[in-house]
Amino acid sequence: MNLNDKQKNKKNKAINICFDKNETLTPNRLLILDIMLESKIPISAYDINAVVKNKGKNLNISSVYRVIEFWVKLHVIHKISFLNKYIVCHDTDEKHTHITNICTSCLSVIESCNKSMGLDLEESSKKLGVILSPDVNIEIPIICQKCQ
Amino acid sequence: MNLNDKQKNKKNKAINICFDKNETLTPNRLLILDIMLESKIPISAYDINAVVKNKGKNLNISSVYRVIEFWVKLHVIHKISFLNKYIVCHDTDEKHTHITNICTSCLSVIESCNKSMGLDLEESSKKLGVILSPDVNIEIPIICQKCQ
DNA sequence: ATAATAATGCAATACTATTGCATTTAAGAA
DNA sequence: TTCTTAAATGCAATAGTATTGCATTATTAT
Repeated sequence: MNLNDKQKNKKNKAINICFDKNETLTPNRLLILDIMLESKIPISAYDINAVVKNKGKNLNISSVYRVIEFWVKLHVIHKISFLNKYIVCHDTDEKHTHITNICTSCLSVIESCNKSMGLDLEESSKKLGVILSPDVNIEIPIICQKCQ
Repeated sequence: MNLNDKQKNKKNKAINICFDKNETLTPNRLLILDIMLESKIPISAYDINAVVKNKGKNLNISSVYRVIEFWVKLHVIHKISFLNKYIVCHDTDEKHTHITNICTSCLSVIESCNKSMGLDLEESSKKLGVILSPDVNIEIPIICQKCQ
């Protein structure tokens, strides 16, 4: 399976981030990034491992988790906690809070950022006297247009 | 440990909801509700089970999960997915989307609702062409005042 | 009292994730 | 290049979270 332009773009950005931060781009890290880019919906660590196996390679599950951890630290992928699955971040350039809308029916993902959506979490947090955790990713379970 | 007025109020509301919906209020369901009311921070199913044991009773973990499921269906408790823990809903009267702010440092919880916080998730979802999933509870990891 | 329904017990199992230590690989210095 | 060191990965055990199917018990309605 080949990556389309958008996916290639994400991949290049991820690679750049890696170099910028002087992190090592290992074959496993690239392999798992590719697998995640190929998946249109959030994917679990064990699912990733199954795909790796399909591709003729074997990884220990701990290695999969460590690679995930690596990309999460670089903000290239997010965990979707309510699904225990992971996705490639739609735009690693964006510095602000990420809001991930996940269709609970088909699991398709629409990422949005607070500014463009009329949501200002920083502002509303301030009203509460709290601040957002660093690098938060807010998950909003939705029903997408197709599934309504 | 006794419940304070606020906790008693929540308990009474939960009991009323139960009667209103013709659901059975069993000893286990009351016991676990009490335990959750006593906990100031989100608590896991296995933690609940440990407290049950401390109180001299034994429950199978599947029963704990079924009781949790029961209260979740009645909107009395929420799951905090990113912690794999559960909390009693701060106000079961509120019909709108719940927003739960959880301090990632001390796990204290501040619930807010979109209207009062200047957040309008329904509105911003509409802009995206999607609708919110029924009974959503949005989790916002924050740093509370004390922990800043 | 009896039948039907709901709740719980039980124990196996599945799924998700982490850990400590050994081994291999990669990167930088001599 | 070779040596040294640090980082990545392998391995396998283990911890934590959650569900399932079926048996038993408790409730509810007739």
